[in-house]
Amino acid sequence: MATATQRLQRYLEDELEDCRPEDVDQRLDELDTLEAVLSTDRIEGDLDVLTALANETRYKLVRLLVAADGELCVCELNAMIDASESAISHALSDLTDAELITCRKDGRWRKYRASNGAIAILTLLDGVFANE
Amino acid sequence: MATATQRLQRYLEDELEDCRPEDVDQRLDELDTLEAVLSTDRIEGDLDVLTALANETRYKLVRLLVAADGELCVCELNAMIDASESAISHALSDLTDAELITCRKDGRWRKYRASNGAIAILTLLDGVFANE
DNA sequence: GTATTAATTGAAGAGTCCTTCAATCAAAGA
DNA sequence: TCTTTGATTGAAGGACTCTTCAATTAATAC
Repeated sequence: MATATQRLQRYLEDELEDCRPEDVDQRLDELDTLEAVLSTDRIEGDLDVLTALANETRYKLVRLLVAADGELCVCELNAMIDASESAISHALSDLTDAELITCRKDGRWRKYRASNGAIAILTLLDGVFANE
Repeated sequence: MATATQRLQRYLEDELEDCRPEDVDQRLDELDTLEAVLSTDRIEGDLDVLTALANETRYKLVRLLVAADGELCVCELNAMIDASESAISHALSDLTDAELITCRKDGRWRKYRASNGAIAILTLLDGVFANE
């Protein structure tokens, strides 16, 4: 099997018409620049947010809190989502870690609210993937 | 243990000052309306997209294709991402299923491109969660 | 035709994740 | 203080996911 680099070299020679060695070098430089996009630590944060939302229970919790446009008590969320108290509590904890929701204590009740980031993402998903 | 409904009832009576039975009923109606948000099948589509992006290999592929602002050959992606040919191919397949990228055959090369939805989501993530 | 090459596919094991169960914490009331 | 209640937490097992390996497909070259 050819190595990835050899294959890439062949591809570039194949692709660049009237191909000079400099052309290949230039494209390799471009790919280096592109690869730099992956080096930021923003990736980790994005993956945390995406992973937190990529679960039915957690997604539904955020969806409800966004739709509520304000605080909801855990007992209200429990009444609307078909999952155990414990499962919902774990889910709320994960979402809080990902900064998609915030928590406020009020006596013996706990009230959650969607963060601006959560609102933005769900709104975008509604808009972009509405016709599928 | 109290049932979820009993707890909710107590919460509403506790929460609504000067509470009349009608007030509780009204809030229960509001929650019913809210719960309807979860009944759409948009949820399934959103979860597909989120699940597809919630993986390092797949996220990086999309990130590169968005940054490239055009087509990239599989061999170019292989050169930039530290994963096996097979792993990348599986990842590209999953992303295509989720409509986050599209594929075009060109001789024996295959070229992928980010969809508008993918561009929108990554752009949003950049903007909303930039300062974390 | 056969060989080579770019890339995909299916199966399987290792690893991860999610729910459940039990125990616990924290606030309010008796 | 002791009890009740709302909610969280940790451990554990079953379900799911991701990568790898081997085989295969599709296109070009010989």
